[in-house]
Amino acid sequence: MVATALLTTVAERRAAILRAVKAVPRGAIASYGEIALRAGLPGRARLVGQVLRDSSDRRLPWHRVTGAQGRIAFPAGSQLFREQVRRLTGDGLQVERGRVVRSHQNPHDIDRLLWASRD
DNA sequence: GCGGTGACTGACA
DNA sequence: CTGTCAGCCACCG
Repeated sequence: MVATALLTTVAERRAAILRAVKAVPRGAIASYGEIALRAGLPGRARLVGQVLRDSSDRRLPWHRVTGAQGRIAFPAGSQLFREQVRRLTGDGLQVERGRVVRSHQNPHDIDRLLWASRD
């Protein structure tokens, strides 16, 4: 039996990651590391980035995935950077200096940074 | 097998 | 705030 108890194959890991990304609701964001954690792959943040880069799924809300501090991972001004900002804005989020900021009402939540759904 | 390269991250200086 | 570094893992030459 090739299968093992945990996520072993590339396909399984990828599926788990994509699943986690799709689970992020509109108006919320999650860091690469958070997604990895949700996918059952703690510490595999870079893997998340790779999967997203390789994925061509238009349905994927990849724009809701940011750096651990709410930072957009692309070079400021780049095509993808602007694309992500546009989408996040469309989700009702506020982006300043390449970083997602909370609504003016709860400025303190910035410390938490991640508003990914939990449960 | 080895070393470089990231859509990463937390710790430090 | 910026920059460096050590972990991290899949992929590529």
